[in-house]
Amino acid sequence: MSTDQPRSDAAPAEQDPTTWVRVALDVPLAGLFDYRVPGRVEPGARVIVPFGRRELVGIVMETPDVPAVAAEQVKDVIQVLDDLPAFPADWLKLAAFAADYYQRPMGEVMLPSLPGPLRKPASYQGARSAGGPVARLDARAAKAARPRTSRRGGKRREEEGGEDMPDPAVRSPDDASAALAPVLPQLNEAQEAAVDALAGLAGFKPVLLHGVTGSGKTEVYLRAAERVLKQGRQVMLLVPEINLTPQLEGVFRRRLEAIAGPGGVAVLHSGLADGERLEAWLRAVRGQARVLLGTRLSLFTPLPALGLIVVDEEHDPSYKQQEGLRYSARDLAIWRARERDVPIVLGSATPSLESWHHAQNGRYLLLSLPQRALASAPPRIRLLDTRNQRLVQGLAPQLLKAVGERLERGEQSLIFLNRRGYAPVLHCDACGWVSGCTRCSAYMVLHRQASGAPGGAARHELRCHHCGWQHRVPAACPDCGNQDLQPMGRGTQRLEEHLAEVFPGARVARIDADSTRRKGSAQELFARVHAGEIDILVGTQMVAKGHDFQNLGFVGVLNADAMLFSHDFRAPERLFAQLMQVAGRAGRAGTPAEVYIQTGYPEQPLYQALIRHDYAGFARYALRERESAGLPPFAFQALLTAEARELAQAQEFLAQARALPERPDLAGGTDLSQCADLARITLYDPVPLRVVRVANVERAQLLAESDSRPVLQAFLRAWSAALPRLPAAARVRWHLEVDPLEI
DNA sequence: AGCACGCCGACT
DNA sequence: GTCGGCGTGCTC
Repeated sequence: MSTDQPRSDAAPAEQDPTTWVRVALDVPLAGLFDYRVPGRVEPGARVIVPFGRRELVGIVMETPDVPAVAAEQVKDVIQVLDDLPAFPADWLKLAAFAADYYQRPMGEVMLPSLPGPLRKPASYQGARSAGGPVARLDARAAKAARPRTSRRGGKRREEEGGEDMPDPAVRSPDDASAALAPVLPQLNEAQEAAVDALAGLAGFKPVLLHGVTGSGKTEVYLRAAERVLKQGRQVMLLVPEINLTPQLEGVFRRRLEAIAGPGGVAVLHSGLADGERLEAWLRAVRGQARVLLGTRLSLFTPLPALGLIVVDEEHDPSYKQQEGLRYSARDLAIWRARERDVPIVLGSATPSLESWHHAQNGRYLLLSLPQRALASAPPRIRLLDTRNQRLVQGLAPQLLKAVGERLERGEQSLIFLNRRGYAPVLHCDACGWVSGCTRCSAYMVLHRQASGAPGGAARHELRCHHCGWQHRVPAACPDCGNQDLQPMGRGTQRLEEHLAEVFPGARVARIDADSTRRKGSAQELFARVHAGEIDILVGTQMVAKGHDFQNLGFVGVLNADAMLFSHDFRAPERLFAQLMQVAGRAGRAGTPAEVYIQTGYPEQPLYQALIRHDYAGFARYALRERESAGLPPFAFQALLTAEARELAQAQEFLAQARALPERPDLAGGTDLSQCADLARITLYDPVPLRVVRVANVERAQLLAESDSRPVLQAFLRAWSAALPRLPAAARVRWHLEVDPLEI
């Protein structure tokens, strides 16, 4: 973290009893801010400081001898927060690395990673603050622990049931059984080998655990975690989306609380209320929780005794944060493991090509689980060539026939369609009008309203998936007055409707972002599927994650080709992963299931690899393509995106950013050639985004690339420092994303 | 990012 | 006559 040189005319420190502190604040301004404080304050301590007309919580990074600005500009710290010990040095180092790597100020990394109450001055101010949120929580916990001696029976029982302090571990119905030694599942040979290999690791080593769906990766994580817990150390276990994987959470709690004790597993995700999040975070930070299970935001939790990191489904794009600090929790987890000198396990059935590449060239240790742990056969995958057949409502006859057969046999079917709504667009046959969004350069999607009676005359509306705008379906074409407007294409709602018509006796359900909007409704729907109350399930990618369906005999995939020819070079990788995952939902315990994929391009290598269940083959082919095209992991990228009311303003900013290496005068004489090897940097032409306008904001972007990560990093440091000084910068909002996933 | 200041259009 | 639009300037 670079700061300005101290001013030589500042007062000599030895004559002044005050200490200067250099503080990181959550503001989008490069650098740190100096304050005055009586007495000593350690780096890592939190303080409340005045900033402009407001007050902010900040973190002390340094205690310089002399302030970086004139002493009279320096204000006094309002309060030193001592409810927690100062953050440890390794945590500050992690934040410093992330700030430098992703080109954001330190404060923007550290403060948003803390539970809300710890970064709000208001939670420490006022008569009712009672010494801050930590003190309040501790006081309540102490009170909850005491009543056994101080209160009478009846009253006490009620208190315990009413639980002031959320503690899911104590609440767990499995609490009693957790005390008993669980019967461990038998490992197969490959699992045994993987567990042994992990047990043999000492110190930092990234391990890629490649295991097909159902091969028992979870059991390998558990064994490795148990080992580390028995050494008295902590385990950090990252998962993509915890809300969708309650099964996984249950398994981890049961197994690991047997060793870590009740309350020894803390769970963190963005769905928690402030208090719950603070409580779980505190337990982990204090070492009371020995296992931290959570989503990407858990990565930044200080852990005093970290002994192992596991990143499950490491290929999942949700490890990448898409706003604010655009970090990859998986990549930072690897850095953190190296810094703490502990092993890290990356698990996936379809690893990211980056991780696979590292495993192939030996930087990561590759462990494979080639077979399903349970004796069931993998699903049989077939391609349905749609080129020379008549589709009815987008469905091939063989697919419908397969669903019908499963229905007769009492087995469930899943139809996967990654497009929600009723139809992607409404269209006028007479004049060619289509339902465009007035605020976005995108179509408005036809949706059946939630209130629409099932089976009856459902009401529809138009919704923009980009800006959220919605309005009624026009009674007639706005351009020509034609009253017969037609839905074009189909989404999950229309598919659900059609399947219910074709199979009148079948119980059809739909799982997508619309049908699961209400809290807990996803759980409910999944439970109904598990209970056998559903015959045909229609779903988007939501159904692909985590849930195993025991009685699922058939999976049909529609519209996969849309992703095959996407503009994004990572689309095939994501498609392969998604299709493997969807196929893996089927027939995990019983008879071999069948998977039909409708495609107009059955000869595509991606599909050919898929029917062979051949991830390695797909990866080999995909990596060859990446290498010949000079794409990641053979190149390193950063993406500069600009937004403005007019596209031209965004383009102008990007044009100036692109010209900066040859035109140091544009940003007041920043000579980038001094900072980086410009010959190894490629700046591409600025291009409008595929959906240019969203909510009346127009966007364009510029790709920066290098064959060397350090060269790119050096360039980005100088470039991002100069960008705010470009003449066009005042008229746009912009952000720089390092290692972008989507281009 | 906030938050304030500052200078021009449609409304109680 | 004011409320309020968003340009632009600053924050140790």
